[in-house]
Amino acid sequence: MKSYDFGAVESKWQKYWDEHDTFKASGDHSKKKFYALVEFPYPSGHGMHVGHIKAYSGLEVVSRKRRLEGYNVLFPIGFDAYGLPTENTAIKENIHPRVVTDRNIEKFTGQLKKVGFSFDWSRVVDTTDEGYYKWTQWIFLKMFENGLVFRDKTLVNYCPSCKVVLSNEDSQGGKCDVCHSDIVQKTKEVWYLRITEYADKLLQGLEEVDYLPNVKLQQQNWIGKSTGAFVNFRIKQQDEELRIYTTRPDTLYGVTFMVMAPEHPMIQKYRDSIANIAELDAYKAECAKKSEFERTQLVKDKTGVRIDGLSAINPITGKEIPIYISDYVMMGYGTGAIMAVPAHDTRDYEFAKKFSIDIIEVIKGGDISKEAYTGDGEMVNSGVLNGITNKKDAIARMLQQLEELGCGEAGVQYKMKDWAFNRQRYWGEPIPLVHCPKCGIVAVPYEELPLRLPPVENFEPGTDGESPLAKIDSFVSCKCPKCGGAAKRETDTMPQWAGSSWYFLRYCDPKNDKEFASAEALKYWMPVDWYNGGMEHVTRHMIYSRFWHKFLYDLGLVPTSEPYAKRTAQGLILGPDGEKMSKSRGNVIDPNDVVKEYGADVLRLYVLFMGDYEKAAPWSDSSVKGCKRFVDRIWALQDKVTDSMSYSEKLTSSMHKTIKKVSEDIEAMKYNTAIAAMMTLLNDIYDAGSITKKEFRDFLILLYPFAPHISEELYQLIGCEGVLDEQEWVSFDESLTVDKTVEIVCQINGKVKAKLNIAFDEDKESVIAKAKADENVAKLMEGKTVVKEIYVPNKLLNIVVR
RNA sequence: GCGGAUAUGGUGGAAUUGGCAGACACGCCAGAUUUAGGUUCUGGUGCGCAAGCGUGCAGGUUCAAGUCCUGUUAUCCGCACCA
Repeated sequence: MKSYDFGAVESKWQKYWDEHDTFKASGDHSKKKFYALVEFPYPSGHGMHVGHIKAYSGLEVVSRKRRLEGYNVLFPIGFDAYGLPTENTAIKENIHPRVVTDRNIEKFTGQLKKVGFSFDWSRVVDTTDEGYYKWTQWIFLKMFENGLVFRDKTLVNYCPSCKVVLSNEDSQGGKCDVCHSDIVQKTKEVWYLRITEYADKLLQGLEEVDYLPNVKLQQQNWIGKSTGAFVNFRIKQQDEELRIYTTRPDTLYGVTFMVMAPEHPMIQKYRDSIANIAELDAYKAECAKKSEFERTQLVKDKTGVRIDGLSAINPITGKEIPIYISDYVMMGYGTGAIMAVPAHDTRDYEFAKKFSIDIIEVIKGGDISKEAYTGDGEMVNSGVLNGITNKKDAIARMLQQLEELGCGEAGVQYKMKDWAFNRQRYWGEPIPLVHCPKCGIVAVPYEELPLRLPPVENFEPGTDGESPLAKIDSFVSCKCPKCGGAAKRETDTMPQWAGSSWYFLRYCDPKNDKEFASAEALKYWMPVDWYNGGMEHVTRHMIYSRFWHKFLYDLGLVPTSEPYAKRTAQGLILGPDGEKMSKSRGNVIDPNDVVKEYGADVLRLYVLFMGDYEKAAPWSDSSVKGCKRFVDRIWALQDKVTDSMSYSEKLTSSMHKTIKKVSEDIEAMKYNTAIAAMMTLLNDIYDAGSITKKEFRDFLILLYPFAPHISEELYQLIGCEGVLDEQEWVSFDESLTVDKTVEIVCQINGKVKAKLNIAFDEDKESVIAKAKADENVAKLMEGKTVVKEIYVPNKLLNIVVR
């Protein structure tokens, strides 16, 4: 036996799979299907990361198993290739982003193939391909047609370094997601997708899908539904009402002031009757200068200005109350104004303390001289609510009161905001809209799609955050599709999230040039049976894509209301130092090095063996060697094979146990214990000294999803027929997974005192007799009374004595 | 601040209807093979000389607790002035 030449064996089988289209999903739609989806990578210039390997290896194992179980498996891959890093490389190296993208895709493809993933390479999608983004634009136009696209002038998150407008999601913590510079607020005309219209559907849809609990929870928090009430407060000096949203209408008797966001339109409307308007304007200007980051850092220190000239009347008590402006109230949530109840809200409490405003207790239970009391309790100082002892009843009673008085009603609010859907960048899908001086915003006709990106010399954005496309006159100037007059094209492009919002649909029918995918293909393949990816995409990408999918569903263009039936997430691979891998720390592991040194099978085994698939785990070079040893020991088994085509007596129960364990663990994503079980079996085989051909064959089938190259090679070497991918997954016999005799534990008062060998399922009396015959046990029972005898079949006997 | 998760040998981690804590692997120790190193093979390896003690910490329930209950600490993740 020669030592294992993994390099030669792995390229041999990779070539075989390529030439035989082994993993091509079948067009035969009568077979049962399985659609496994992994998040397609952004093809960066750095090549693949070990994190990609772990992310794909999970469903890779499941996909290979499913094929052996007789499923028609769709396990596709593609490239989410629009985006800033590519454009930045293009600017830096002065090459076209198309060239950079093609170069990176080629690199990724080579690397993915070297790991031997069983992707269907005939269905690769590239979001920057004309044949693909034509349909991204098409879906966008459908949204436009259905009123889900709108333009609005608002404060946006602007990154001065990247010179782009960012969504809230891309600027979390006041930092740019791409370059980590501080974000500033800027007024701009931007395009929005009305995702909030789908907030409730997105929330309710979660009830019908099988996502990890924390995935669901994060999406729920993101959507952020809250129930409460809208209440209208009359303005004393004007014929006007100030509308507010509150989740605590039960505390209405405790309102001692109101707060508006500095940008609230009412201030502009009545500026002439506000005595201190200059002061308010100054405060507003100061707030606009603060970055999101500063705003959140200064939480404790409340600022604000009282409006001199406007005051409100509490509709329930009739009392006059002052109105302030403060930046702790946001224009973007609720109505941009609140009723403040300092006794029972910590923020209002801080504000009231600072501005010496009255604090009126309406719920008993706390000490409002020290802090706000936000708990439950008996209502006091609250008119009709007095005596009610819990929040729920108090709210119900107050809602009734508000309706009777006609000054408010129950209402619902969402934290989720509409999706800012444009970037001032070159490398993205052009937004297919035209600005016509006569007709306004006009859609590019469907038959003119794709609206191609024009060739450009300079990809740098303009200094004021204008798209590079704005400088291309031949692109900008056009005729209005409606009136034929001179018009200008929209020059912004779509954000990177656009292409990934529907790619799973394109995989079903990737070459179709008549539709984004045929109804027939969609009906067969959708929904995705199992989607795996990173936790970082759970709120943005997943909510966006669910939104697009639900929209298409409402148009009758996709067969299911939810795109993903099941969603799981892998844990990060940390550097050997236990820190997150990053170039600056110098703790990055390159998967190519591992493939070169140990082979693809070892890499695949290790990323799955290193720990719980869903948890983060640090990389360990020496543990990789453990997997290498495992592979080499399997290779050495070829010298221990006997001709028998049945199981040997020695290994029968080991075989059945392992088949059961591996089969079940794969389904539960417990890849680490599945591999451990195969290692245990291998140790048993070494103990037994030999392995039958039948046993070896079945072992190789179990190993195949994890380490397909060596499995195929050995399968051939021991003279089995065909190739592994055409075999059936192995089954087990439950009754053969148990041993004939088992060792059980004998406890006295809960402490282990002896071990007994008994027959499987031996009866209680017989076991107790055996236990009492044990020297040690007999000694300990001498002169004691037996209180209780507890027997857990085949596990344990506990004798309680006194 | 709110929400969620996690805590087990020298290390990564096993163990879910409560039933032998430490599977499997790494590392380490000893031996064999080898000119040596590496590889490979065999045996050992939670702590403690011991009685015993051991799953972040303090209690509790139980014949029996890593697992259930109460409290507490630390770390990580998500959201964050959301009214």
